[in-house]
Amino acid sequence: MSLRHALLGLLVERPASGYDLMKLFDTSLAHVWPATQSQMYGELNRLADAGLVDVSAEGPRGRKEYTLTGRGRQELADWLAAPTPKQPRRSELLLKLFFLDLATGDQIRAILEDRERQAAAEHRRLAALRETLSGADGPLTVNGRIGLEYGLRLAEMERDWARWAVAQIDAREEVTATAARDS
Amino acid sequence: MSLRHALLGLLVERPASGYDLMKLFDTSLAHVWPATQSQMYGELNRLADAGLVDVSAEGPRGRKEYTLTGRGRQELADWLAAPTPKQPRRSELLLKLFFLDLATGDQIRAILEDRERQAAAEHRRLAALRETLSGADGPLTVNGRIGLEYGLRLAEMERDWARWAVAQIDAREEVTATAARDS
DNA sequence: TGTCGCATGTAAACTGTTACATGATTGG
DNA sequence: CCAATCATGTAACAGTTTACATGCGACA
Repeated sequence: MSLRHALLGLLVERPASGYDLMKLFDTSLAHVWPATQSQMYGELNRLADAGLVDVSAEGPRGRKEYTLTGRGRQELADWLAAPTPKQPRRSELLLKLFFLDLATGDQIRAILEDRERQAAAEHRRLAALRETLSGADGPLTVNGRIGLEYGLRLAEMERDWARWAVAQIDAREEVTATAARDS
Repeated sequence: MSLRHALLGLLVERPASGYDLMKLFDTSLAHVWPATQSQMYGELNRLADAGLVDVSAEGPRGRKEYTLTGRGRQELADWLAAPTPKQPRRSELLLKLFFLDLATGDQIRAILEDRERQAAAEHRRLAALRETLSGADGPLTVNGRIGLEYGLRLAEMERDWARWAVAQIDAREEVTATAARDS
């Protein structure tokens, strides 16, 4: 139930409305914990019911501003201190690759090269982001850089792995072709 | 809806019962697409309703053996050929790290070192598995190795990243301590 | 006056997890 | 005959996605 903690975390800085939080998400947390609008409004109401946030103000258009309560702050601290359970990773890519002898070499190459492209693009995107941040300073940037570095290393690893895998497929195909020729 | 495709994929080799598939999962696919017993029995019934598998035999203890149909095979081929959508990755670890200025240095170190240990253990586990497989041959092993390599590289990357991140935290803390002493 | 952005919500469908329930068969 | 294994299922709950629904306020 980490959406809850993501929202509490964002409210530490300053009070905000659901709409504000939604936009904050899109420009910050979306990469590590995507969430939809529906989900957030629902969770904020549950958070208010549970007393972890207060509706501190109501503005025009039914705007409700939420403020973190002491109990909310405590909940957040507890969550940070608790061990992080390793979550199961489901990967449709690896699942497909598991059945890769059902596909043609070209199909497999297409799958892998697609991932290589995606990973390379992601790497470029994050590298650019790092440049943008390199000027700014302060604690938030240090934190941000650690997450960013994870993304960069992951993208790099996926890119290299996909290249390596394509080479493996090519090599296997060459062996098969040679065997066929010699028979 | 990839559990469906995982089951179809396993049925390519040979007909099997839900129970068989469950055990096959545990020893093969569980790492890339975990699923529970509940889920599998439900999905198999849905698969049969949809005509993608047939109940080809009924054995003792209510055992039902499922066989892939032509339509099932087609569905699997379509899935393999379709582009793999990049799935959003939620990472509780990175979410915590995003709020890392709310925690003490020791807490952060604990989080990161925990991950480092997990990643290192995973790496050792997979390296041992690779040794086991290195004797065997055949198409399945080649496929398996590609997925395995992904896991190895990921574990390695996470281990190194966690070490790097701890060093970053240490460095930051040293700066803070020095500043405090000098003030 | 119309459109864009602000602002919140509900409902349905799907996926996944946990726990419980039940019983047959095999092998020692 | 007892335990382990085979074998299938249901129910409740939690989390996510998609689509729909509604209306105010600012500004050109």
